[in-house]
Amino acid sequence: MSESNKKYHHGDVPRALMEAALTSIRENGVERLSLRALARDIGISQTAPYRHFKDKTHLLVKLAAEGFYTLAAQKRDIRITPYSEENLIEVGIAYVQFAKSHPEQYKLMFGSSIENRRTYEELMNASHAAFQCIFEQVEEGVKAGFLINNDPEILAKSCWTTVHGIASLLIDGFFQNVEYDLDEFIKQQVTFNVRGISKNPKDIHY
Amino acid sequence: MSESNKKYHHGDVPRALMEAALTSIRENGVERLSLRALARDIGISQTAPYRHFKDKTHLLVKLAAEGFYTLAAQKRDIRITPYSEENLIEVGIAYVQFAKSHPEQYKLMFGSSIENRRTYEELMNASHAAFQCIFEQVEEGVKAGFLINNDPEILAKSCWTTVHGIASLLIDGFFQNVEYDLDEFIKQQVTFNVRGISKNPKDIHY
DNA sequence: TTTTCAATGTTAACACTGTCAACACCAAAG
DNA sequence: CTTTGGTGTTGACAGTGTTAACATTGAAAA
Repeated sequence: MSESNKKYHHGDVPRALMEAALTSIRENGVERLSLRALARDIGISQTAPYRHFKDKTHLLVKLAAEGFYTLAAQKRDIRITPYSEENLIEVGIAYVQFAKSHPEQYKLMFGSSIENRRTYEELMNASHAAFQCIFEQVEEGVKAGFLINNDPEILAKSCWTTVHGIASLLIDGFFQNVEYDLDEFIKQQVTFNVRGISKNPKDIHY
Repeated sequence: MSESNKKYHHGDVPRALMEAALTSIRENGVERLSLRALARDIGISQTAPYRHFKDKTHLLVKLAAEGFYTLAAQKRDIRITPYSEENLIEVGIAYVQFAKSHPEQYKLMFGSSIENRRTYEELMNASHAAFQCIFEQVEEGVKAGFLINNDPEILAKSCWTTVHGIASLLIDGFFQNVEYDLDEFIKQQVTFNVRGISKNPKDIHY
């Protein structure tokens, strides 16, 4: 099987579509993504994608799921156990950094481009995986007595809402005209959150 | 001026469009909103809307701005000053409740249906107004020595990211399969946040 | 009162989109 | 060799946002 572009059967259409889609949303945003344009880009007919994806949404679902997995992987690079406040903060920052550097994919993962996201098992599993590593870390923190003695699920969701809130407001441009350093700002925000669920919150003086 | 429907000049096309749009997004979501369909609904030609709105986005901007103002108004119903922890929590809860009861409009206000939202002055003013009443309250809290002695802007943004995080994860269905009471959950989350920025955080035992 | 003219409305058209049905081709299994 | 299922294609349909050209109206200007 040579590298000929002209052969009838394209090499790997699904992969090519996914990659073209990724660059497309990176450059033009999720809203502008067009299946037909994608097909044109990779040199297949406008309806060929339907041999590999039931419809546009199913392609988006795949992309979003991939996003969740790379997000999870990125967070896993940080030491999770044993618990330390610094590590929890690091994970939170890593989360926001991911969103910052993949804004359009992040929008895809959370925004409403995908209707009825809950009906896509694959997607739910992926997002669960991304949530899982926050959860594990928080669970550690509770066991070790650093965090409030509460349901770890609820505490983990507190972390998640915080970083997600930061991420999406950041992406939507609500922190654009800030005069302070953005990374420092992010760190502070995450720190507030950790403080809020810590058993013995340290004093903060800036 | 009688109530005749058949007269050439429709009564108040902008208003009619806005209202039709609101019910449409409530029922079918922002993504499905169609200008042409709206026009049909209120009985004007498919291009008539362009006499009143430059394009679809400008209609969305108006709707979003309105949303920010009603959100602000709703929050203002709660006593803001003098500062008390309970009131700050109440405002946070009110915020999330607004999102909960106007999910599609909330998506419109924050999601990426509106491209380059920062270029619409009207929208920025409106969102600023909604942010303002959190800010004022937090400022009070700092002055009165209840909250961390930090830039009120940053503390207020901590509150905002929290409630926004809760709201959008809630809307996107990420808290759907929770076994605990949702309102209680929301209150806890907001409470964590307030605790995180309080000078002397109370112990929490559930 | 008559005229004028900007605001408001209309139709027709363009260039897109997602998606389906019908047909064409090719590689490998029987 | 034949069949068959996966893959690709063309053509079409219904829908979209938007513009250009034209029509109607009502109220201010003459």
